Amino acid sequence: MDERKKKVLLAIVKDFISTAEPVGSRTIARKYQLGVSPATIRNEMADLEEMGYIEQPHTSAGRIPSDSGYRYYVDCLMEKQTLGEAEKEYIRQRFSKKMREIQEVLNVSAQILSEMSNYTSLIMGPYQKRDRIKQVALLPMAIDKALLVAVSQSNLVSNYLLDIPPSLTEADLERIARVWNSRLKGMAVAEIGQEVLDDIYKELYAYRKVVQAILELLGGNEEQGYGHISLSGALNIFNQPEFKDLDKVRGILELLEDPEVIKGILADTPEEGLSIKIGGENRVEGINDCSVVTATYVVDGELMGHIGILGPTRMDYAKTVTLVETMAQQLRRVLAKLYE
Amino acid sequence: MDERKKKVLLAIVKDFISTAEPVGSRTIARKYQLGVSPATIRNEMADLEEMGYIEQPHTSAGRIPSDSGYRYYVDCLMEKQTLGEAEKEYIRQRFSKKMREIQEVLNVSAQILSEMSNYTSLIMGPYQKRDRIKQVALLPMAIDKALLVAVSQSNLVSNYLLDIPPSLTEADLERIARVWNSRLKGMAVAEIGQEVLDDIYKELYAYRKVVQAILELLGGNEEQGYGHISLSGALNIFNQPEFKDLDKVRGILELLEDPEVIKGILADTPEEGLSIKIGGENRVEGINDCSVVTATYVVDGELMGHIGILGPTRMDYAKTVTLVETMAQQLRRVLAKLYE
DNA sequence: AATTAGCACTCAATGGGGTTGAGTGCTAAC
DNA sequence: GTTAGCACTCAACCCCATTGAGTGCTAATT
Repeated sequence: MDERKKKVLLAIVKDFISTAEPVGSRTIARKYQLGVSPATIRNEMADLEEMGYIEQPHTSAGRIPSDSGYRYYVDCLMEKQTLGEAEKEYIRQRFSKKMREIQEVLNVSAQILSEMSNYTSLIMGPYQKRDRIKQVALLPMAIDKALLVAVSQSNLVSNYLLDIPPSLTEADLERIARVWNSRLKGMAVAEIGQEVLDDIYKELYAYRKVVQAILELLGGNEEQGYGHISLSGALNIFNQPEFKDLDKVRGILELLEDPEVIKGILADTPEEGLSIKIGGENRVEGINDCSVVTATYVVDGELMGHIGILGPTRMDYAKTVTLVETMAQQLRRVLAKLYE
Repeated sequence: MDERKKKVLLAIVKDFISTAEPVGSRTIARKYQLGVSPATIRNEMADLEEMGYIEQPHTSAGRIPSDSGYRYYVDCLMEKQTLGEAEKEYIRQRFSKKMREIQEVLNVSAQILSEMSNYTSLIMGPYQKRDRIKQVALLPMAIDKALLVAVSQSNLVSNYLLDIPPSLTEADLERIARVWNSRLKGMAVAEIGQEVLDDIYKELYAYRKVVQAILELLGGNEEQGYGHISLSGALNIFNQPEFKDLDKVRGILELLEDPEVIKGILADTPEEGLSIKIGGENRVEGINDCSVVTATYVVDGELMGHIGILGPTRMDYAKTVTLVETMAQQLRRVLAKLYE
């Protein structure tokens, strides 16, 4: 992979990203000054094709990058980009509105992402198990039902209907909540150790079962463990020329309706930080002609959720990566403030 | 409008609804035994066209019903239909799952509607102002913030962050909630009269402002006054041959993303009961080649929300009407049970 | 040995032209 | 009033020639 091959590949990727048309040797020679003739470029392209970085839709067409071509571009050729002042200002302005709950913050973030990228944005979180619980309350609802209200540090309020023994009085409920709050205030469910739990069980021996039920509800079962999902700009796929086919669009939109799929797309990798999945690298079936750029966001050093942008493999990776990184940072900042 | 014209119009509407192809005189003579020749039918069709009930996409094509054609069909020609036993069973089965909150009921209902109709279903409600409030609680959150938790008769739990004077203690909050509950339990916000309010103000004179704030939050401002929206089967428009155009599909899907639009579609008419809007009869711009069948659902004699089905003007009105009516009834039944 | 000009070749896309077939309106006969 | 007959219309389809962008190969040039 000599220097000139890199330049040719870079030219092909860049050109295809911006035009969506297969790019030919003449175009490269003309638009990107490599100082060589189209014939030479053709030779290079033949090599690149053999190496698997580019491919031809049909014999008499130009070349388009393959998944590995994009991968090489992303790993070795892409120049980092920074947001322009206007764009930064736009984000700042969108975040300037006072937001009380994390949910609102995430929804706005998803909107910003999709608007600025022109692709589809996905945000998942916060992970309940890791979200610190500020306060818990138990309200009597019926003779054998209570309402469990939990306020997390992110000001996310969750409600659960709780089955209780009919013998429990309002005072009992209050007592349970009081003890819970005094022992566990500010702890995430994931952090609750057996020790402190035993302590509570001792104090609330008669209500063991109720405490257990609360713990279970707050911990969330695995199915809903990924928290809420914000999705924005799903209809942006209509902008992409590669999705001018009704069935393709439909396929993607149907996938995006399923939270499990979103979860799969965003949490494909367990690692923290930025991740780029190109085309077939995605494990989720049906988005193999899409790329996904994801990142994680963190509060208090705890992984709180994932954000991501889904677009065609022909996406503007440089810009998208910058956007996702910036937004992950912004989220860290805004959420930290929200958490006081 | 003699008997035979009606028969011809009926044949055209029925045929077009099921085939989506313009229907010609020969087809009618063959498929629908009117005992006359195509030529005669052509004459009748010429009349019907003059009367505005049918139109020709182009000279050498058959006829398709116009909006007024559908209107006449719906008003005068359509035979009422009842659901088959299998379909009833399906609904029963879907509703048999235990559901705790109205939200869940409405979501399931929307799914049933869209699945059985193959169109898009919309459900709006419950109207908070009309939903009776079972219980209210105030939890201290910060020095100048409290969490207002309201449980409605439909078991819908709403949370609001409330600004309070820093001087208020936890005991104060409890007292406010206690007084509120004792006076207003089981009342909808819309029902609260000045008299009982004055009563409360007297008792809680020091906390007037807080009580007022609570009232405002619960009443909801006009913007959010329509409650929650459940939407299902939006992607069903991809099934319709008249929407094989990307831009059309996109247009509709974009509209459906806007809750204000949904509100406009569903609450176009103030009347209760069934309503059918055909094509251009819709006041909402952009759905003028769609028809909407809506109905209202009622709990305790109070209008609680709207349900509706959105499909192409070429929709199966007989079936859709039956579905919407049935679902409105079922909702009444299921919700009444939920409300105990 | 690398580069390039030249050339034959491929193939999607475009557009014209003929054919088909479903459907109509009109007229004259029944 | 109904119908058969007929000329006419027009979208849809297929066929085919043309175009043009692009390639690979080869031989000449540097």
